[in-house]
Parts: sequence; structure tokens; C-alpha cells
Amino acid sequence: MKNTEINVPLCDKCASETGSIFRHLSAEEIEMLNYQKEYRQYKRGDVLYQEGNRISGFFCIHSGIIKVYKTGLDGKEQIIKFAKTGDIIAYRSVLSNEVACTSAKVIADCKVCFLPSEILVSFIKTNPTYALELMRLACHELGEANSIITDIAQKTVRERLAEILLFLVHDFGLDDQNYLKISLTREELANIVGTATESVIRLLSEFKTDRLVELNGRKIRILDKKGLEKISNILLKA
Amino acid sequence: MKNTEINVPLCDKCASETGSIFRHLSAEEIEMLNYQKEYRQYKRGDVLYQEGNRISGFFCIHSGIIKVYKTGLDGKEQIIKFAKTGDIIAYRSVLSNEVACTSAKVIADCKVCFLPSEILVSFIKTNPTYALELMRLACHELGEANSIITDIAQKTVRERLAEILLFLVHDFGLDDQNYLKISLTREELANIVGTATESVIRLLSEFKTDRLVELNGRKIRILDKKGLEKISNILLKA
DNA sequence: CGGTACGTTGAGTCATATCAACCATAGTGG
DNA sequence: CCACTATGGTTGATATGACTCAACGTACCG
Repeated sequence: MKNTEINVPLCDKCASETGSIFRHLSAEEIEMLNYQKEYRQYKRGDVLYQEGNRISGFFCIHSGIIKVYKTGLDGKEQIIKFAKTGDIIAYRSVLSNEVACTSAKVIADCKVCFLPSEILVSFIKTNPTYALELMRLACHELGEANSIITDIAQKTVRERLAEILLFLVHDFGLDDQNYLKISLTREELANIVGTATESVIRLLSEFKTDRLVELNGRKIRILDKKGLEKISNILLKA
Repeated sequence: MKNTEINVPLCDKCASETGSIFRHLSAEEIEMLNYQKEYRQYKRGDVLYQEGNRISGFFCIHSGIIKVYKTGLDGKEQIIKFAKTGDIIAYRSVLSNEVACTSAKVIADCKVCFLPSEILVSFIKTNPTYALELMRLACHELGEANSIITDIAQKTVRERLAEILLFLVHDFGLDDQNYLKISLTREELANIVGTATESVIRLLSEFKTDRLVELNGRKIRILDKKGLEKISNILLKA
């Protein structure tokens, strides 16, 4: 079942194409990856790992979309981030040597490689460039988390919803008709913003009235990016 | 002015006493630290670095307390964390190679060492144990940030205030009369919780009425830890 | 055809923000 | 020494954003 299966992507090709963290590895190291990885396919709704468990490895996303979330009070999800092609997830718990502080569930069917913890750690010891890149990744995410904290603490739900729509545009893009390429339930949107599902629905329909978006079920068409930026109160960055 | 000054702490002693990240360095590496560090003293209100700037190094706290915060809309501070003896700050921007995403200001007079970026990076290349520990630190903070996001998004201000009081107890301790050792203005408390100053004042005085705390100006005496835990709705951890 | 999950809308409530006034304290300068 | 100012703390009144609860519509599925 392992790498004998058809269509298992090769790590060297994948790393250079997706620009994953593994592009910094040597040919031999890539070969090790290829040998040790376990290729898996998941469908929407499948769970990759769950909060509170110790994980024996991490995931590299080949295709598809995964939501990474924490379960708060009353089981309400708080979506922390999304992972897509080229991203790695669960590396946090591997490196901090803690149990998983999040769960991961499939949003759009995906193909991923599962890699044992040791390989992540051993490369750190043998390949400083890669170690630094990994560090950079973790520290970058830390910076993003800090921004999210400030946003949730200080912005209104309306501002945050507009901001998140723009964030989704930036991360997943629009198709040729300006529809967001990622499709989420209203509840999932609420769980990113940190609000109630009903509030998202009401605000989205306000945005629709104001001709900022168009709604077709789960598909959201972005009509006025500038308008959303204005609402979202994005601070200008250097 | 550098290390010729009196009372400059020696890194080897400091590292082992404070349990800082540098305890994983070799004797020679510690010696390098000692040689390259710049010892500085700051008073309450002093700013160590500011958001948006590129920083040429990072800080290791020898004594005192520093608040690390982001400036949001209308200049309102969102306090991200506190740093005290043994902690390092600003390493995030050094490692991610980004400008500072936070500012740092002194809460309680402090003595710190400033270390040039290169030294942090060069040790990563030469000392894998240290690299891993640094990675662990960053990943641990990432996990904490994720929890904070979920908390702010899902808990009420009342719950969060109780939680933060407990967090301050845990991190800074109580004196022999159960007074919190860290002393913050009401506004600073509000900027951790992510609320208005007036709300903190009102809630604190409710807590006082409920015999959970006692207030003497900026000094807060913790009377009923269990009670605060109950209010804070802390999830049980493994 | 019933079941389940998702989406929508309305009504009512409450927590929290906002605005404003006032007090206490400490530092400043004439 | 006193007026002056700035900063922080407190309280009250008021406004409102956002949540909750409840009902109902829709779509898909076995």
C-alpha cells in the first residue's frame, strides 16, 4: 500500500513545484523523504488528527484544502488556519514535543504525505539551511497569530468578516467569474471570524445589499474588493 | 561601556540560573555570547523596540518585566505576552527575517542583554540541540497563541479577565500576603483581555464584591483561586 | 418519504462599549 | 507654596452590536 501505489507524487518534483519547505533539502535527503513517506488520500470531512493526541509525524499537503482548528467551549470550533498545496501541518506538536493543540479536517478532498517525526528532526541536525527555513516558517506563523489576536480583540465582527473574505481571496484566489475558489459553510466562516453563524449570514446579506459580494449558496462572488478593504479597516503595511 | 561595566552578569551563570535557552550552548559558545552581548538597563516606560522596525538583534532578560504588544486601531495596545527573567524577545523577527510585528515596553525596571542577530543564527548552524530548543520555544509559543485566539474569540470578557488573573498568578506569583507580584494599570489589564478600561474596573469590583480579590490601588490580592478558575471556564488539560 | 444538515429570518435580550463627569495623586513651574 | 496639568481610577447613563432562541425553508440522500 505504501509507495507501490500508482500516482504517488515524487518528493523532488513536488517540493520544487509547490515550493514546500523541503525544497531546501539535498537530493539524498529528498530520497529519504520519498522512501519514508506514506501517501494518503482523504475526502471532505475526514479527520487527519485530533487535539490532545500525540502525533507520530506530520503531513505535507499535495493537493486539497484542510482546516486546522481548536475546539473551544461547548465544542465550538475556532479555525486557526487553512493548509493547502505545499503546506505542512502538525509540525508544531512534533517540534515542541507536545500533544496536538489543534485538530485537522478536510475541507476539499486532498492527497497528502504523512512523514514520521524523526525525519523532520534529523534534517534539522544535518541541514542548517532547512533548519533555518523551518524556524522562519514557525516564526512567521507566530507573527500571523499575533495579528489575529489583535484583530479579534479590537475589530468588530463586520470588519473581521470583510477582512477574512479578502484573506481567502489572497490565499485561494478567484476563478474567472470572481468566485472564491474555496467554499465554506456559513458555520465555518463564523468559526474563522469568531462569531455566531447567524451573524455571518446577516452580515453577508448586508454585503450583498451593498453590492460588495454576490451569493450563490456556498459560492461567494467578490464584486468590490476595494469596498471590502475599506470595511475591514486594514492597516497599511510597509 | 560594554562589558567593562560593573555587575554585568556572566552568561554561563545567568543561563544556568534562569534556565534560558542558552543553557544548551557549549562553554565556547557561551564565551562568544559574553563577548558580544551589550548590557543595558531600562526604567518603567522605556521602549526596547517598536513595531515596524527592522531589529539588529534580540534581547535576553536578566531581571524586570517587559510587555510585548501590538498597536491596533486608534493606537490601542493589544498585549501579546510578558517577558521576564530568562526569556528572550524579538527573536521572532530575527528568525523570520521580518520587521518587528510587536513593540516592547518596560513594565518593571529591568536589566537586559542585547545580542546581535548573527549570533542567534550562527548557533543554529553549529549546535543542533540548541536549534531544536529554539524551535521548541517558537512552536510552544505558537501553541499558546492558538489558545489565546480561541479564548478571545469564544469567551466573555468576564471569563477572560478571571483567566488572565490566574495566568498572572502562575507566571509571576504571589507575595506572602497573596498579592500579585506584577502590578499593572487597569488599562494594561484591559489591553491583555481585549476590552475597555471601564469594563475591567467594573468587573474587578464585582470580583471584589464576590470576595474573589481585594484591591489596593494597583496591587491585587488573590483571595479565591478556585472561584476564579470556576469563572474562567478553564478546560481541563491532560 | 422521512431524515439530516445547512441556510435564513425575526424577535428579544444582554454584555460590553461609549461618552461624560468627577476624584485622587503626583509632578511641574512660577 | 499654590495653581496647573497630566495620568490613572471610578461611576453612571445610554446606546448598540452581537448572541440566543425559535421557527421555517431548502436541498440532498438513502
